[in-house]
Parts: sequence; structure tokens; C-alpha cells
Amino acid sequence: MGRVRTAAFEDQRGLILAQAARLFARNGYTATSMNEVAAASGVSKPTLYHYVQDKHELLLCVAEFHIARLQALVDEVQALGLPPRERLVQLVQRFVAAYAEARNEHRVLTEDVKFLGDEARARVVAGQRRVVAVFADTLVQMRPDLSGSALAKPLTMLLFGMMNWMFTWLRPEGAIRCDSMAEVVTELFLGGLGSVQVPATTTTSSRSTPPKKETCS
Amino acid sequence: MGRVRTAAFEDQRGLILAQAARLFARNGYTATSMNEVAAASGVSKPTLYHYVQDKHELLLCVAEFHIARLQALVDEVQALGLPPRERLVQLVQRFVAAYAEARNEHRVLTEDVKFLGDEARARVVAGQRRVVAVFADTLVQMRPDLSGSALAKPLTMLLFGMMNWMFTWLRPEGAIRCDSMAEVVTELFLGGLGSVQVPATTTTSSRSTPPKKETCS
DNA sequence: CCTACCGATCGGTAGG
DNA sequence: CCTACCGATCGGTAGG
Repeated sequence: MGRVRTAAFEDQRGLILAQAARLFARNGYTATSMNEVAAASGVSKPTLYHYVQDKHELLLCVAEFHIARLQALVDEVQALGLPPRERLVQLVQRFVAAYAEARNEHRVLTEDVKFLGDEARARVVAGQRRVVAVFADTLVQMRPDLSGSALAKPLTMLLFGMMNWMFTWLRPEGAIRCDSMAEVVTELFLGGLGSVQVPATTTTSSRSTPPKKETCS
Repeated sequence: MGRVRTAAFEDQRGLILAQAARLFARNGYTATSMNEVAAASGVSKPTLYHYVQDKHELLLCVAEFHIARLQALVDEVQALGLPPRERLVQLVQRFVAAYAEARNEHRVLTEDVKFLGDEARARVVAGQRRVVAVFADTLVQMRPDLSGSALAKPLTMLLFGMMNWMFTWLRPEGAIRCDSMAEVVTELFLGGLGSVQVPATTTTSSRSTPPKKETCS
């Protein structure tokens, strides 16, 4: 049947991807050499190239495995059939936990995507967009007046900003636990959501705004 | 008489720093060559090295000029003598505007600091910490029960997360104006701040915790 | 799986 | 001696 090496091959490949994610996260994609990835994985450089085609594929695999994990998370939560508010609580809680567990991969996803080629980057961005859309839809269900306004996606991105930025300053060994931070994020965001004013004019703004460049002050 | 070259020298140097910031922001520090910086600045590489000592100094100057701008902003707002809530509104509004105006420099500051040497990075991080401290102090003045809790700095970092992350998805040519986003951030954060629960047990943890605190970078 | 290499390009500097 | 540059190339190292 299948080649005997497959299981061990995938194990070794997984270890290489994890080590690559660690090095990319710490030193950046460009500043990380394939020699370093090989050494950290306990193999020679030619052996490394037996498991991955090239440096870009290494980056793409790290990013896509992480995106796939996040999409699975979204599917799980949607399968629970919760009302929107409870669904958002679950989403935040599980995303923060997933980010914490895959800290290196998450950093690579948020910082090194620009080093992918155009098609590869487009795939990754499309995956991210699908995840963001679920959050945005949930927000609209919680506040129907957001529907049609231009605010649903920006609000979603502010929420992602809190979660994503968290892992630039929250140390895993620190006194603050990730799950307690997830609670704070939830309280802050859900508590503040009702205070955000939806401008009545924003609904028609998609028609009235010309493609004229609006420089941010 | 004073050196005639000084004014022109500083102008040229400023242009080089701006071009370096643009290239670093777009392609990353490591992936940007000194040849590209030189070409973008309209000078030869030897001439580039007449204006900067080396590549690391280029990165350090971009980061420090931006930090200095932010510290000046903080000083301006503090000089207004506003009550804490209005002070925070002003801080958010001006920081978002400053980030928008110095978009490239801001991206360099948040993504490429790791490529600085130890001493240089320590200087930059110290500057960031001073800025963060003003935000955190203002939060504590708004909610005195945050004093002594471990939540003031994390909450501040959530606020910075919304602002910092904003410039990864908000396009300058887009329909959404930066100042209107500053309003949304303010409404969301101030509206949600009252909903955040301060755990009673956390109060004593700040005294019992040794220097093992989170480094808010 | 290793040693040994390649085309190219890196950051930085020589002489003029 | 200084400055402000240029064309050319240095020693090392990148991905492969």
C-alpha cells in the first residue's frame, strides 16, 4: 500500500514546520536562513530540501496550517447554534486560546505574509477574510442597525486588533493568563459596542464617496 | 560662519530617512538593501553612507524620530490640563492622526524593532514605555479601582492594539476616514471600560509579583 | 545524507 | 586639510 515512510515523513515535516515557525517568529522570515531551519530541526540542509520544496513553501505551509485551524474553530462554534452574543463570546475565547497555543504560527501569519508570492498571499488573505466575515456577521446579528453601515467590518477589525496585538506584549510566563485576557476583551468589546454611534449618513456613503483619495490628516 | 552644508545636509538626511521608512515598511528591514534605499533617495550608495553610518543607524533613527514625535504629542496633551476622560479622548485622536501621518515610520516601529541591537532596542522600548504609562495613568484616574490591580496596563495595551492594528487594514485611499475611526475607538473603549470587572484578588497580586511582570513593549 | 560548490547579491569601503 | 561624491569592487553569505 502506501509508502511506509509517509507517517514518519509527515512527523518530521511537522517538526520542521514548527521549528521554522519559531525561527520566523523570532527573527523574521528574511533574516532566517534555511541552514538555521535545518540545524534547529536536526537535519542537514539537503535533507531539509527533501521535506520542503523551497523557503517560500515553508512559509506558506506554516500560514495555511494556522489558517485552517482557525477556520475549523469557526466551524465548531457555528455548529453550536448559539445566539449571537454567546457565539461571539465563544469565538473570542477560543481564538485567544488558539493564538496562545500557536503563538509562533500566529506571529508568522500576521507579520510575514507579505513575503509570500501573489497567488499564495491571495489564498491566505482569502482564508482570513472568511474568518473575519463570521465575526462581522455575528456583530450585525447583535446590532442589526450595523447592517448596511460601513462599521461592521471596522468594528470587527478593532476586535481582532486587541486579540492580535495581545501576543506582542503578553508573555506566556507572565502573571496574566490568556483566558482571563479573553474575558477582559469580551467585557470591553461587548460593553462598548452599545456606545458606538452609527452615523445615519454612512449607509448611503458607499454611493456618495467618489474614488477620490482621502488622505488621513 | 556656521557650516553652510548643515541645512541641506539635514534635508537630504530627512529624505533618506523617509525613503528608508517607506521601504522598510513595505518590504521589511532585512529584505531592504542599502542599494534600494540609495536609489529611492536619488543618491549613490557611497553617498548614502555619507549621511548614515550603517544600516542599523538608519533603522534606529526612523524609530527614534517617531518615538520622539509621540512623546511630544503626549506632552502637548498633558499641558492642556484636561480631566482624565477628555485627556484620553485627545490622546486617542492625536495618536491615530500621528500614526496616519507617519504610517511608514509607525509600521517600522511596530515590526522592525527586533532587528536593532540590544542597547538601541532598549532605548526605543523605554520610550514606548513612557508613552504607554501616560495612557495607563489616565485610565487609573478615570477608574481609581484599577489602581493596584494588574489590569491598567493590559487595558492600555488593548487600546493600543486597536490603534496599532488599524493601520494594517485601513487603507489611506479608502472610504473610512482615520478621524472617524478614532471616534469609534474612543466610543468603544470608553463605553466598554465601565463593563470590565476588576477581580478583587488581583489587587494583592501586584504587591506579591516580583519583576516577573509583562513587558509592555 | 554529506562535502562541495554555483550565480547573485548582501552591507560596507577602497582609490581617485 | 576638508567636503562631497563617483565607478568599481571588497570579503562573506544568502538560497539552492
